[in-house]
Amino acid sequence: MRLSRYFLPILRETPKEAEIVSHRLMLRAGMLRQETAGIYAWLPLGLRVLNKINAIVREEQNRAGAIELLMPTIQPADLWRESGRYDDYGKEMLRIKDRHEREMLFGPTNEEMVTEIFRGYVRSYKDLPLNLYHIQWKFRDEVRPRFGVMRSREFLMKDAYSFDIDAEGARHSYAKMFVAYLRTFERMGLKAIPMRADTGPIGGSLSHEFIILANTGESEVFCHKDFLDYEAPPADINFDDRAAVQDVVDRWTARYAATSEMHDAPVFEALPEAERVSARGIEVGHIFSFGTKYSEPMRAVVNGADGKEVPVQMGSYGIGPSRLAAALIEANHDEAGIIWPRAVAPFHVGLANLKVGDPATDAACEDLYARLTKAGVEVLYDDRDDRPGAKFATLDLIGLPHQLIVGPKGLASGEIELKDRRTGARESLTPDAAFNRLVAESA
RNA sequence: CGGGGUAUAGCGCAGUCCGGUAGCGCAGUAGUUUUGGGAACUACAGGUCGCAGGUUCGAAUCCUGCUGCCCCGACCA
Repeated sequence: MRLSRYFLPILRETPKEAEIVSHRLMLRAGMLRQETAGIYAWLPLGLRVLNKINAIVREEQNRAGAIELLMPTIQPADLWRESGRYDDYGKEMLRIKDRHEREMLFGPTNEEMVTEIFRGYVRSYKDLPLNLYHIQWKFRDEVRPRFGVMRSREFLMKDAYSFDIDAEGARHSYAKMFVAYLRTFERMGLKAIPMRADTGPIGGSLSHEFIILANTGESEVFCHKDFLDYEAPPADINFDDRAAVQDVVDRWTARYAATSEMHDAPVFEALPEAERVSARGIEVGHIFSFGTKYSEPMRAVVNGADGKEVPVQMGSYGIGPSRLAAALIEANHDEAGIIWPRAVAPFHVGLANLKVGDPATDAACEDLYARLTKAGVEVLYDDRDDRPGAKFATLDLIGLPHQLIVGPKGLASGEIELKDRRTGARESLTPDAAFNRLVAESA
């Protein structure tokens, strides 16, 4: 992408409404625009990040056997009356009426709807297990939205719903999502720790929140330090192998880890002090197993092998990609701006032409831009007639992992500069060497 | 929902106490000189001073009501 033809509205000063670093940087880097309290437009750079996050989430959901569909944002109130949640959900649910005065709502979650879809088609235990998910906008009318997209009213959520014939199957479905979540967050370069959690209005008995540690996190968390060294399971784990999948869950739940709501201070303090970690965290995922809470009242039943009709065992599994975008920045930034982990970076490389109009630099940049793009490396080419300092500042701010700096000085001796955004390390090398390096890394 | 703050050009702000017809920096446009860490100069353009009502010869400024947004707290993916 040529910056001269892109839409990247960088702000030099921070809008005063932004308090926390991710919100400030997202506004300054031209990723977001607030339209009203808790509701944001995603500008092109922000959307690229969101799409990268979604792609990883999707790959790992698919790998774990979940199947993608897409449910609507607007739902009929009657569906929620069946589960009893229409009244329970309270003011957080945005209620609307259509032209026929029918009561509708903007979905804050989709248990009712997915259960309605399920019961319309599935009759036999032979069709189970089943896990359906979608990535769709949700609306929860928060009393006090804040921190940009970290706590917005409209937000993107990946929500998966599992259906099983019995409790043992449901446990396996839960374990599969547990493993998929560990992998998903690790691929984004985040250390997410599963913590026993309260089930809230979703209900159920078994629940874990996935928390990443960050100073600006909203919740206070406590865990064993061993978690910091745990590694996520490999991509080739066999999700159908119940024992293998359960082993991962057992390992990751053996040590103490809890949010403040579930914190058991005496147990935690019984640990040697050197093994305790108390920190702040950001919740980036939440999984629930809630049995027949919805299937029973909504009559989502199947025939078992014994010919008897039973309500299905369900679970739901959520990740907030829009919140993740902010959480990633909270975990990856410095004074100059964002530092994207490669997997979610909006572009891989920023190519800075330090002297637009100079035949040698123009030619070198055009050549690199064309070759890298053709090789599948995502390049943002700053071809604007601007001063070098401004270009450096912009590239640092938007945080692409690599900066390729092409100027007349270096070119005079046949070299350009490759800068690593995270370490700040710069290296002079030939354009061909830089090309090979970047292509090798994206392979 | 309780408490606090704030609203003036795209962004950041001054002007409000003490009423006299709106200003600064950045960004924008044109030109000149510049060009390896957010350039300089000159010129230009950009405002129903959040909204409604009131007081006054005259309101960004005083009064009344309303609204938006932000922060702290309680609550939540």
